[in-house]
Amino acid sequence: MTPRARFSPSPTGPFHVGGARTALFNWLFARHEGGAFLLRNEDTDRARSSDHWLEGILDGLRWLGMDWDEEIMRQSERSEEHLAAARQLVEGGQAYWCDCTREAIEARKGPGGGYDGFCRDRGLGPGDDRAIRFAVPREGATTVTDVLRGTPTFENATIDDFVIVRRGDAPMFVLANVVDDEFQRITHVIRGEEHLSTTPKYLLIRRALGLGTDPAFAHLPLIVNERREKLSKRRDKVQLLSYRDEGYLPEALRNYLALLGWAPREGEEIATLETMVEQFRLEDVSRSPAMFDVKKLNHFNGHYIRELGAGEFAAAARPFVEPAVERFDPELFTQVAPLAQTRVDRLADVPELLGFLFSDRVEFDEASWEKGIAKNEWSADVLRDAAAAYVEAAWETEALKDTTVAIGERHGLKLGKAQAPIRVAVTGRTGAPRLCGSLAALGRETTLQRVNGALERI
RNA sequence: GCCCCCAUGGUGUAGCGGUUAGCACGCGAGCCUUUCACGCUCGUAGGGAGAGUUCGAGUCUCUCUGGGGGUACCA
Repeated sequence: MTPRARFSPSPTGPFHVGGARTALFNWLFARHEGGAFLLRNEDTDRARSSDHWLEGILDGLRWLGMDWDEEIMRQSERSEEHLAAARQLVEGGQAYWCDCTREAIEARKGPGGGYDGFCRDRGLGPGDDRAIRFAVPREGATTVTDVLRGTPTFENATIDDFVIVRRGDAPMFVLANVVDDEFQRITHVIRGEEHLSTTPKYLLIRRALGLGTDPAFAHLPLIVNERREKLSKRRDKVQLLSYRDEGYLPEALRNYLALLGWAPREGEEIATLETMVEQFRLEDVSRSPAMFDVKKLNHFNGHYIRELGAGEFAAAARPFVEPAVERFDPELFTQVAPLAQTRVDRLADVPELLGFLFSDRVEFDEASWEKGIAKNEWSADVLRDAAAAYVEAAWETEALKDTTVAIGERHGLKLGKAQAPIRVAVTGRTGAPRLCGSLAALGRETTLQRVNGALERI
């Protein structure tokens, strides 16, 4: 039987990096096994779900390079099937109608307690203000067979009778899950560890429904923050597409995400999609929570940025630079983009680096001004000298270098030192692309303007 | 409270009873260098605690401790 995995997000918010990782592992598994990767839109929470969020999820999947098989299943269109299953359970005495309110339950059991089975034997029929609960066997235990975690076993007595259909004929998550996994003939349920403790409920429903062979489960380790808590949308930066907006490359993010709980068998962490597909095995996935480490992500992104061809890099960076500068010049940008390629980890950092070439004035970074100009009493002399020498100099990188070396020699300075005040005068900062190439790109007129401007500022 | 999961340097991991505990990120130093980067080299730091099994344990068992997840008429 060919394996069939699924990613089943609920479209109730921006696509989450944790969801992306789950999708990726499902996808890698399916592709490695030559199986199917299916998508299911779990929109049973009608109040919170929207197609807008679904679009974001699909966008994110495509961006990361994942494709899917067959048509996307929309869970809300299958409520008839879910309700039929619930009806079957009620008829079989494995589920029952319940009219208890939250308040009534708390009044009986005190706050925080679970459901007490009050309605189990009351023989209630259907009603608009009634829900259907699953009658969990009072005896026995339910064992989950998990590829990663062995056989966690849950005493049935510790599981409360849970709701499978809400008031108003709205099927709940576990029920819909069981019915739809069966319908889609899912063989492998690969999802986050937060679902492990609801899995016995899933299994209990399957048994009660008389379904055949259970799917295999793999509960992936959670992705946590620096405080070791599950990534939360309130505290942590979890929106997948916000990474795209900051200039992370999909191959970098995808590679990094794959490493959260998994490592290629042989050595290299930097791996192509093909390699990952080839090497991915579910049983190699780690069990312990993994922290989302932006520093490492940045390193990966920098690596992939450097792997781009010059033209590719310019094309990728352009959308970040164009809107961020005063007057964008596409030709000039193509010419100078390589100056930035080894200097950034994120494309969104390019404008800060090259902005001086596309602006009418220099924005001085004060720390740079201090270090490059104010601190050294000879700065003014060098700048005056430069202002004179650059009037006559041939305007081309190599010639400019010779000219600048000569300026330094006249003041007893090596190029490395002599260029510092000039760099700050022209770019506003101390760490920047190579000076002479930058001057060549900037042009004689602007260069002179800025050198003189700095002289006035001293 | 109850249930379940997890535990190798700061972080992500390799190891599957015998290794000087490997790799990557980070951090530090050096080299390279037109500053800053990139790149390269070296360094830094580790199996939560305690019992047991064994000739031998990060690897197997148990207890404890710590962390996390779940416990909704959310998914």
